[in-house]
Amino acid sequence: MAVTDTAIEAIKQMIVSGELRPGDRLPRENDLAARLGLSRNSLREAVKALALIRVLEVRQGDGTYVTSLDPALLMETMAFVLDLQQDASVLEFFEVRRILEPAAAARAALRMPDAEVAAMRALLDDLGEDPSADDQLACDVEFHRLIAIGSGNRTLASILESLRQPTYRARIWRGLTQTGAVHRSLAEHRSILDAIAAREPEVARAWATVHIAGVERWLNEMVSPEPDEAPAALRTASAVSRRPLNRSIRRGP
Amino acid sequence: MAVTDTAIEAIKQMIVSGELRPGDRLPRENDLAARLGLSRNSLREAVKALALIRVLEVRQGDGTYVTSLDPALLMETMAFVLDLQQDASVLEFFEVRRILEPAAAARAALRMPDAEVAAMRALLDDLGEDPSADDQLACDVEFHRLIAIGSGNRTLASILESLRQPTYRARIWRGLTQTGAVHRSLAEHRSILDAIAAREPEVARAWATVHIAGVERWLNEMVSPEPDEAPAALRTASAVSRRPLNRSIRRGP
DNA sequence: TGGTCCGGATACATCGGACGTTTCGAGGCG
DNA sequence: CGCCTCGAAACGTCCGATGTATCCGGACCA
Repeated sequence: MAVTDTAIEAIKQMIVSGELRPGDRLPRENDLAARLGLSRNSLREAVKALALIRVLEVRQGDGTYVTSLDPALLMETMAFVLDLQQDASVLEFFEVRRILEPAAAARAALRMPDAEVAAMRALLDDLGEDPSADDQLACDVEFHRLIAIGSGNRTLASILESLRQPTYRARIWRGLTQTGAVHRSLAEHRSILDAIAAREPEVARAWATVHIAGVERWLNEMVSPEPDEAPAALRTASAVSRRPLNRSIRRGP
Repeated sequence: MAVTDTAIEAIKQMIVSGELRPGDRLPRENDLAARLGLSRNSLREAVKALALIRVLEVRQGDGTYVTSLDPALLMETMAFVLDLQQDASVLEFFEVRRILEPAAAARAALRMPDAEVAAMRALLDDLGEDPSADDQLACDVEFHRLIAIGSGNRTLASILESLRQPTYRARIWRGLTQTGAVHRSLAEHRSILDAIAAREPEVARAWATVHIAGVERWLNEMVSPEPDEAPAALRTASAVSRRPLNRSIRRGP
């Protein structure tokens, strides 16, 4: 195995074995390189790779640290990876979403605190009567995100977050707004939230299923009938603004 | 943004924009570094990071290529990331599995080819009467993997594959074998397969739910009653043998 | 003609060192 | 006591050189 790969594995093992714990600082690049028996350049490649997948966090002028290793944090890597998917995969993602979103909604009905439910209600109310497409999109993203978090399972929330991103990409959303499907979508949001507020997991699950299936069906109709034109409508990759994968992770106050 | 991060983003954009397609070869390190306006060292850090998450594949003496970008391939990254999770997360993973495995089984009942069903039957039969613990484990892994693939959704299969790994790690499996739970587990496998063979998605879903819930409940009992001892039983991280993340990906014949 | 072997060209792998930039904290100063 | 300055520490970037694996074309032989 190549020297750099050895270093990646070695650092991983230092974490798995408990020698390095979340938040711990790694030895200086020079020292660690010497300890692992390789050059600083090669070690830096390993560190950079682990930083990309959020296992390490590098702070210039300070040092290199092990991140919290929180499932949500590490799952961000998935978002990066999913960004690169061909559009044909979007249907696959949607199918998985159709499995997970209803399950998340059902769990949220059981576990989401009342305060959170009220906050979500406010989120929907704040949108007003005739919101802009951008506002609708932002609200939709936030709505699904909060429900996923409300499930009480960070891993589930992170996976859903990752799968959702490609959906909002491209002209999918624009197509939805144009066909007026978004308006119905917002009504369904209220129904889902009502079910959660009423602590009715099965009702929440049903509405969530209806909600996702609606978009999925629209997507299928876009792809199937006009195989020459529709796929092009999904090709653009101007991702909705989101944090860059390499954003800095600052320490808390 | 740092130079290396710029390079990562630039390469990603080259792929997203279609300038680089799966299987394409990147320019030489020297040329690409010049084009992006950075040193070869810095570029190599970017390439190494993208290689770790399976977006690029580097072949010494040959060149650097864009991988197939197959969902299954990219999702392998998740396995690497999940390896680093604390044991407390295992319960979260299990909950997601409890959602996805039954869904996969139900879809397999609708989509898995008859030949595949027969192959799975052979897999179970080959195990014999009194198999060793290792054989049981291998069979269990393969069984769930084939069902996930049988769902016809590579993304779903990959996510399940990733979530399954931590489960087989540590002494979880040993604990199961000792309590005799494995024997019941094998019987449940047959029930799931029977339902798939009968093309009964709801029955398959039900058996899969029972199957996963059984292990999950056992796990909960391990963790809850004896908070001092049980967690230690989950701590070891001797992963079941699997391909290293950095394995070489050779071209086909 | 066809197959094998060999060597050069190519491209990645690794190294060592040098210098820039950022951060942090110890002291000095008001 | 609080603010400011400055230097040490640590990462960021670059350069040039050498090692190593791969590929390919030409020479050689049956």
